Amino acid sequence: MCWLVDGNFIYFHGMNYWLIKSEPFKYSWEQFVKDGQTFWDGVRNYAARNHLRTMKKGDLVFWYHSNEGTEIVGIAKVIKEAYQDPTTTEEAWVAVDFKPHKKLKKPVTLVQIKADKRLANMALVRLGRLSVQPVTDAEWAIVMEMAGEKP
DNA sequence: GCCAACGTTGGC
DNA sequence: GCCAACGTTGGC
Repeated sequence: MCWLVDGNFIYFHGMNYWLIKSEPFKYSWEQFVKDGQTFWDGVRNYAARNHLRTMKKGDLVFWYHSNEGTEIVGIAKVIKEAYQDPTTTEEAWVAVDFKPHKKLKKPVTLVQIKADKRLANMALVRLGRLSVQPVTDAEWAIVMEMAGEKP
């Protein structure tokens, strides 16, 4: 999120960035592309849930393969904001819908991310177990650069 | 398959 | 409200 202050004007700019983890052997990027869209459900962790709730339509989300691959492979886009998780009747939990936005030219590995001092504070490094996490504008730009993507 | 990190649960 | 025990995630 970014608030721009310009003279007498304060206006809201742009979108939030996120990262979600998917175990490719359960649900891979390739399968996601094949499906055309997916709903992200089954999250049972409050921190992750709070991030899902904050997501807005149009936000971009790094798709990270955990366990196997351990790399960011693509970008998803939020197409439906948080709603009751259909896999439970407990009201605490939500689901969010994504569609594939684009595959990264070059996947960015966890090893590369850990090796870059500028990314030392990234949640992916600091909070290893968090499955839905925010990505700052700066972190997003650095990862995109590593992926060989134009800003 | 091991284990560190961390979230959750439950006894007190 | 503390903290030990336990379960889960995820890197290696």
